[in-house]
Amino acid sequence: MELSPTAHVILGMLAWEPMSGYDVKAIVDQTTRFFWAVSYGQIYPELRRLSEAGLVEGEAKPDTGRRRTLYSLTPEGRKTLEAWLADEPRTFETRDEGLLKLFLAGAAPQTGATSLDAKRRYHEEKLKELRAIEASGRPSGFTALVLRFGIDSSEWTIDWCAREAERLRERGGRP
Amino acid sequence: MELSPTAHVILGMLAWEPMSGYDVKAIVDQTTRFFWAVSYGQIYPELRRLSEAGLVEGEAKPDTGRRRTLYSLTPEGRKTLEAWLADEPRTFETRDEGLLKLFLAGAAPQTGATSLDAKRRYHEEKLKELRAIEASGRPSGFTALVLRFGIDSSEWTIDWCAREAERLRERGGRP
DNA sequence: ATAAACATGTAACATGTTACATGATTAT
DNA sequence: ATAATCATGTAACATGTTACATGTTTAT
Repeated sequence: MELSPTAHVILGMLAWEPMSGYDVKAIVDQTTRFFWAVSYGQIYPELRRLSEAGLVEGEAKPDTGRRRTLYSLTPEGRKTLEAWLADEPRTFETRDEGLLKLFLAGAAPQTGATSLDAKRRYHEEKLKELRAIEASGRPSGFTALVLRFGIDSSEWTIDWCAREAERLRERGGRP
Repeated sequence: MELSPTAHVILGMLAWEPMSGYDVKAIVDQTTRFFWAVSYGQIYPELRRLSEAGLVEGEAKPDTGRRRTLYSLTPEGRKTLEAWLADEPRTFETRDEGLLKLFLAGAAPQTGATSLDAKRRYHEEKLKELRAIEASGRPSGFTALVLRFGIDSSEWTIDWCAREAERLRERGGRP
């Protein structure tokens, strides 16, 4: 059975500590969503599949009155996770509509600089969010390193966009 | 009718000059695929839809014996393209399995540095391709600017990965 | 009271990839 | 000859999002 990277996100988080599907989603939204988003529509069916495959184990653990299933990694699940970690990454994809508009800006040259501005602003917003996560003081170890990548690369991108937008405007908007 | 960014890729390239679906695919594979990939399975159905919507016009133009349809932008299509260019970009998505492995490396710490290495090598390969495109001398204007972004950001990423992999190894592989 | 957060789940939809089928022309 | 390229197209599959349904508990 071939497991998607998304399945491994779940295994990886369960390796930290047992948690519910709801918990996985909350962590994803604070962390991996910047480079690997996951929705409820994937998490719950995937937990069921992983459970049927014996890689995770669910235990009903109603904290209070509401129902709640805590999942944890089985030894099989841990082996699977470790093998995936040691394996070459396969997927690297980007969908950047701002870059696309810049690329096609020849049909309306004055939009080039504004697309660059929009891209810069987007990364400024993202940077703000990442700094807030950093300031919360929670990340450490590898998760902090990846957060560093997010912050450093956002800063680099903001600078690049600002610089090139300025150069573009100096030339009257034409590259 | 809501048009996807992928539909606008087609409009944008037809704004340069009339071309076939095959031509669009060839250009995408040399250029936008790094930030917006498009497959035949999207191009041909999309050309039909755009044609039915009156945004493009196809003309049978068998160059030689083989059948070939040259599409060109209608005035409606050009207006649509320009409106899209002036509008705020909406989509920015990344799927980076290497970063994901680094993020989850705590379960097998020695894999952290090798995931960083793999990410660096991936961007080195990409950089080589981008430099080859640049050396071909074809890109100019906005397309050259976007190519510059690809080259500059790849170089930055390669440096970041190399630096952090080294720092990681200095500490025995633990961040 | 009631809004927000906790918690699980599914169905409809949108998007995109891969592999295949078909056939002509050009380069080796 | 035959491989590569030109050229169009579709069907099956994979992946992922959104909106909705349902119900509990905690905070205001």
